[in-house]
Amino acid sequence: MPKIVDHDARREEIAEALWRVVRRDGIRAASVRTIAAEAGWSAGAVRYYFPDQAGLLSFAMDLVSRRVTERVSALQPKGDAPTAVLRYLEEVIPLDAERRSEFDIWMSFMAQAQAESGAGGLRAHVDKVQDGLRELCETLLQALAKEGGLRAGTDLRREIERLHALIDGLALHAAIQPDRTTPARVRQLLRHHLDGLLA
Amino acid sequence: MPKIVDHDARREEIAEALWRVVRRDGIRAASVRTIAAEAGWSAGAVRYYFPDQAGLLSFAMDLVSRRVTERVSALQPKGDAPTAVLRYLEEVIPLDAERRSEFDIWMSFMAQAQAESGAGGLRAHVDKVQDGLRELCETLLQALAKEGGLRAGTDLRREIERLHALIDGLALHAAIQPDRTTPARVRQLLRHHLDGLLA
DNA sequence: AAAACAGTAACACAATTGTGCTAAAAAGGT
DNA sequence: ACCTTTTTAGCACAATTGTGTTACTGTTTT
Repeated sequence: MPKIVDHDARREEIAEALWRVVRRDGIRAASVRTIAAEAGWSAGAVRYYFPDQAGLLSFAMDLVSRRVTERVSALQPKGDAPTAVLRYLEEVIPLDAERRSEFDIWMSFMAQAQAESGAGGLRAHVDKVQDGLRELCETLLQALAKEGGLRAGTDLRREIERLHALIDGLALHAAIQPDRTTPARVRQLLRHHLDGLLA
Repeated sequence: MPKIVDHDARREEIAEALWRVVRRDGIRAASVRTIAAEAGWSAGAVRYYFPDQAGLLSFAMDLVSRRVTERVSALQPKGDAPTAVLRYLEEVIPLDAERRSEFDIWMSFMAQAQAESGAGGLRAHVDKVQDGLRELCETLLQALAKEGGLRAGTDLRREIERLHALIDGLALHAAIQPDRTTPARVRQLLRHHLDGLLA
């Protein structure tokens, strides 16, 4: 038998080249050839792993969400409840250059996924991430409810949605105006928001 | 003298054709020729009003922000302070199909603007809208502070940023998950958020 | 050593891209 | 009716696009 390559690893490598192209020149520049050049291979090689471009796009988008999920799953709860919750929330907000880059790419994919015709597969990835983020907020607030105790009369579902919207908004601001929306500022805002929920 | 055309009006018409293309097939499909076909003219005619594609993109992006600004400016304060504030906030959140479409297009533009190289002009439009939204939040909260009176010890700057992040997050959710994030739900969440700020 | 097969590169091809250029068409002032 | 200038359509051209196909290279097992 011939030379064996880890297909999944190679696919991820190509997807990361796609990320860099999207980050540098936008999704309009993400052609098979530019991606191949960025990855350091021929276009033919790229097409061996991704028969068509749509599959490549979809894989690269899914890989973003998998990477984020991995990072969140790897976190270990530490400190008191509000502090631990804060650490989780910070993880899904782009507070450094690498995660800002990741967010920009994700935004490109989201925008593309919103196109009515075609792009059917991409929409599912958006929903998946959206549900995952919502579940994260739910888990965190439930933990807060058990440990510290939320204010009496708190509508949990409502607070989940409010927190979810807040972190998505903060993520956007951190990505497009990093100078204004500094990591320290994001932490302050999140802490303040959580304090308002506690008893 | 020959036939005279309102250039600005024609440019807006073309830009709106671009919007429809972006909305239907994504920004990757926004070529001079597809836009011309969508607008019902030849590619040559389009290029008469927009010498190059970058200018068209920039104009179309700017037009989005101008339309939103116009809508917000046209609003008249009505009802008690919190209700009036709510009406303003609702206006910048995509609660109907038309505004969802508008938001999708804006997201495509934002994503493109985030590309490092080139796209210099687009970034300025993002900042302008971002500043405009922040100012709106500031104005509304200040009005609330004078009329109804916010809670004692409220950090106004912090609440401005929190509200700003919240509405941007809600706007995203309303755009990508309109079934979950209904207009009624958005109003509830905003009302609840404002209630938490009042004395 | 040889065969068998995964991996890679390269070429082909029609379609589409942005932009430069030119000629025709249209319409208001004389 | 006739200019004069704006507006529109069309062609050209090199570059790039996605994808199909084919030949080559390398490596592992027999």
